[in-house]
Amino acid sequence: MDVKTLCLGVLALGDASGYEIRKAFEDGPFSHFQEAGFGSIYPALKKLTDEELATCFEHQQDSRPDKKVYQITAKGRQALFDAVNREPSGDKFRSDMMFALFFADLMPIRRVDRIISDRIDHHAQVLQDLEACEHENMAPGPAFVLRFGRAMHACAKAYLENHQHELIGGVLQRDVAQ
Amino acid sequence: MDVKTLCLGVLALGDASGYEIRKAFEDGPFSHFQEAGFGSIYPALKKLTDEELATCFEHQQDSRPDKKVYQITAKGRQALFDAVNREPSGDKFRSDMMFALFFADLMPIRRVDRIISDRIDHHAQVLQDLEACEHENMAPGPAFVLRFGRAMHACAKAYLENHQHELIGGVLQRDVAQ
DNA sequence: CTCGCTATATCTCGCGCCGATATATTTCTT
DNA sequence: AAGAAATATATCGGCGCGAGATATAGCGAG
Repeated sequence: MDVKTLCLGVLALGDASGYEIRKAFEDGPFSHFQEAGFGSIYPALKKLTDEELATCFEHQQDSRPDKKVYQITAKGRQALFDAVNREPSGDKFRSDMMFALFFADLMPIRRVDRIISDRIDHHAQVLQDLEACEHENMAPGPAFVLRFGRAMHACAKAYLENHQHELIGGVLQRDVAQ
Repeated sequence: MDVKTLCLGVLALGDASGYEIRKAFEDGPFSHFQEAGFGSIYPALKKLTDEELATCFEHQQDSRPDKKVYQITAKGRQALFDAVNREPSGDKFRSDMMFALFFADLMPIRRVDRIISDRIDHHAQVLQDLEACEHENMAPGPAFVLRFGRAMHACAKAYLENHQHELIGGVLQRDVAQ
């Protein structure tokens, strides 16, 4: 899914500026399964207007830099429809922490412990945010996706909590053996 | 974690060719939390030898193209140590399927159903592969990471199985309402 | 027996994207 | 009153991904 399509998805929920689109990936409804930074959003928005998949209105009433609000066009909705109905590619998961923990024997035990504890806290925070997002009258799609995120973060948190001691214990044994 | 470091990680487990490094991300011990293709591995290996973090031996005994076997150096082990002891960045999860399912109301119900069923099968397959990987006498790090992968895929599979009907039902209701 | 598929093996190219950075103002916090 | 955070747009360099080129061996189906 390229960033152009991702932006189209955000715009399908309502008009938005580049900054607001960014927030949709930072905090908003897409935050737990897609991401995009300014470096990809602004060029994508440019292409989108060039291809007439979105239009741009400049609102200068703010004292801040002119706010450019983008709106999806009928052609844009069609492009989103086409993208959604293409075969989705596989999920991608990348974890630098898991790579590091694979080599846990190269780390001081205290560090292993701290990294995992920090990550548990992080999952707890995300879980709280996701629960705050949920409300009644959600469409089936967004609700399904939100609850999936909740399930996955809860699972990761539970695994780390239940197995933290095993890793610490295992590495400690190595230290004693040496 | 750049591909250079990822390659160093594979080489730390034993000497390998570019092709074998690829397999470590396709099937091997890193497959469920990192990925890298030839387009990134070969340039990374070149840089690694330039910086003397790895050395290269050419084995021409095969009838196939010369096999270049790479070996990690002491300097390379130090670089891996440094990378592992740097603060890991956050996990990244990207799912085109979840993006599509967010807009489930733009899809025929049959398609929604089929996509989810296919994904359940996929998780089952990965789960089987991961279980086959597990054996006794695993170091604590690799074991922890492998079991994490198992837990996450089992969780995703269970969620999809338990909530598939809700999404189908929800979208059906919409169709009846129209 | 041969056709094609899969596995082994290396490498390039272009496009897309990410993180860092620059810039400027307002509003909230201490 | 100072400073941090939020609002807002934009660029740039480098990394990396997917697709494809190239070549050979082995294996099973027809």
